[in-house]
Amino acid sequence: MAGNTSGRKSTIYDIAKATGSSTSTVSMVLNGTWRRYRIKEETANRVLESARKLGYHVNMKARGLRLSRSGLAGMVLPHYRNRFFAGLAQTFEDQARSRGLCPIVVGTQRDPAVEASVTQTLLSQRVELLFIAGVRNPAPLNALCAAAGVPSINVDLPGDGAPSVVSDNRGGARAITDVLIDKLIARRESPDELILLGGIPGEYATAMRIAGFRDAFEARGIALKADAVDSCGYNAASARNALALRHEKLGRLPSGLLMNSITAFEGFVQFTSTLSPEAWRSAVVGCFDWDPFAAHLSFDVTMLRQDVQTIISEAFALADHYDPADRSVVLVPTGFGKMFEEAEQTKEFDR
Amino acid sequence: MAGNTSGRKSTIYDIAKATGSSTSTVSMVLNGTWRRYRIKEETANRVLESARKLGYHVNMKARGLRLSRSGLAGMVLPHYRNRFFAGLAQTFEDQARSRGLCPIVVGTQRDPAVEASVTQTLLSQRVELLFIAGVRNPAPLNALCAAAGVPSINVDLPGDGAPSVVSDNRGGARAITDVLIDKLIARRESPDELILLGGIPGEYATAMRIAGFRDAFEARGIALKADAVDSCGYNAASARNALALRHEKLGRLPSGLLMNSITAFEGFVQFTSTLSPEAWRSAVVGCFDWDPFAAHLSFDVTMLRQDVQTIISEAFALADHYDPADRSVVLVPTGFGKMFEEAEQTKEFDR
DNA sequence: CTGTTAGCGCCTTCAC
DNA sequence: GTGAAGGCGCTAACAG
Repeated sequence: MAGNTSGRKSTIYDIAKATGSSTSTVSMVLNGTWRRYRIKEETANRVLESARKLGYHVNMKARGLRLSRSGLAGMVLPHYRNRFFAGLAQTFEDQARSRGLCPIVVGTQRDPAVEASVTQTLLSQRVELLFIAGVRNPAPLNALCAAAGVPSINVDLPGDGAPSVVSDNRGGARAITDVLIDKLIARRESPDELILLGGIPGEYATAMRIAGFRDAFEARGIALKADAVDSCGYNAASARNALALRHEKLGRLPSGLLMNSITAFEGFVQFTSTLSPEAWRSAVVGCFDWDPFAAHLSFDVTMLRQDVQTIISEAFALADHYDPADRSVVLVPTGFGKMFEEAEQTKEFDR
Repeated sequence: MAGNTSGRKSTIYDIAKATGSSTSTVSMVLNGTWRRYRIKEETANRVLESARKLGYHVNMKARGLRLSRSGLAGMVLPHYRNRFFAGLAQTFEDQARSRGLCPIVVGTQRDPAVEASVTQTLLSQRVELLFIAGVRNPAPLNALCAAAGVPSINVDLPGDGAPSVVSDNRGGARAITDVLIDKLIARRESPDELILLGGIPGEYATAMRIAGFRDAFEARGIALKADAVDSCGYNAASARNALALRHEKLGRLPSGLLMNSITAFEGFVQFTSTLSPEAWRSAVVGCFDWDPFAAHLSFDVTMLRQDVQTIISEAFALADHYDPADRSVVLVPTGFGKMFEEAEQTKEFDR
């Protein structure tokens, strides 16, 4: 097997000794800048060959120390449990790699203490930029980065300590509400029975989505019922309970439902699975976010999908022209169903 | 706001100058080892205060260079799109952090070229250990790590270049097949109509699962039909097509199905959603892997769940007592349904 | 109790 | 064309 047997990693000194050249020659060759220094091709080849044989890898710690560039790009996000965050992570990795950076993404479980300590760690590793995704109050993290002179960008949830790029929740809500209202009308059902379920009062995404929901009704001059919006929380259990209450009061499922998150939608599925198929197949359902299983349920379900590609591109663009004083918020449009599916391609071996 | 205004990160020299002490004093204080060196508490406080004011963070690059310890733990995995890999990533991060390491996990999309280059990058960053998950042929990656003197552990898919920890696919298949056969018998249906759908002939996990599937039948003395096992591939489309063929030939759905992956199960859901509920509600279904939506579908579905906690713990244990010559394979038992759910807890704000 | 110093591995400038 | 030398920020002896 190739490689040194000593267990110690090989350095440019080892290569220099092995090839009888000097460390600077080795360095130049390994960096591809040797042509500029008119180093003999033969020498270069000898060095390259030796490096391969010794199983040499640049020590980014040393290079980074010297060049004060770590080659690391960081991203913190709550978790990988839904397609949106999984897609963000994936896209971030791809784009970071294509820029020659090593992506390093960390899940924080939405724990502010973890968020802070992870940020510190990433800063210690000297990441060259940091994307902060899905953090409710990113300001302290932005401050940390600012103090270290590292560009930080807020993603998905805006903050006032750095520029942000977020999905156009309001526009998306407006669009999906329009679709659902049209469907209800086509079925000769009353649009004002449509309810928006899930989310947290006062929370940014919820507020935006409620606004978009209202926009759609206002544009048609339809009055919203008092209980049309129920911000019962994001998680499955709360949505399930809220739905059970509605079901009991109404004696049946509402004819139209817009679920405020994939987890709320989970609660919806959990509840309806206790009902008979006839009882729920007729409901018109919409959901913020997308999931492959949910998309194929036997409902008439419309799913809003976020454009992770554009979100990440915009974030990198912001980082490129980083201005510490910039507080702009970039809005990225959403789409329906299978849009933005490129990233979902599966290989033959994927399971 | 705290922090230097120069944009340059502050160093221990800055602190030393600011506090009128020497770099070693600062270093000791910052490392918490100052008590041992009997440094005056007052001095220590002065240093700490100054560090805070200057927005100082250790430069792990420099410390790593000096100590030849990077504080980085690496993991490569195919993607985050299913709960198993997402759970592996999450658990890895948690355990790495609790060991004082900075987790750095990278998705490779199952592309061998990406796998290799990512490994090189991680090695360059001087990760202290590398977990290689879901890689079909980890041998080259193991070789790379070995050459660099970095412990590597294969996870999920074993390899002969390093120790491995994998789920007990055969035992799990045996157990879930038993459950399904019992259910069929309880419904007075013939167990030999149970089929195993999905996977790739010759691939490790598929082979193990087929063996377990056979074990269950053999133990009961039931003969397996010739077409009981259909390794039609892992992805949703192939499973959907294979199922459509069966459906056409049989004139109905098979009474029992064991899907070889969550993606194959996706194909199953896609196909059955085109059928009437009566046509599929009676089927007895099983699946390797778990998903929150799939778990609440209106099927009688039994899902096998992998124990990511134990898998990662075992992998760390292997890394702790790393022996380059070790080629052992640790088998981790699987469980059903909601087992191992601790990691799935969602917070109020989770969406 | 605290300061001085010698590298960790690499890159770059400047002589030769 | 190539070698020597300095220094990136930090730590651990070793002197005081």
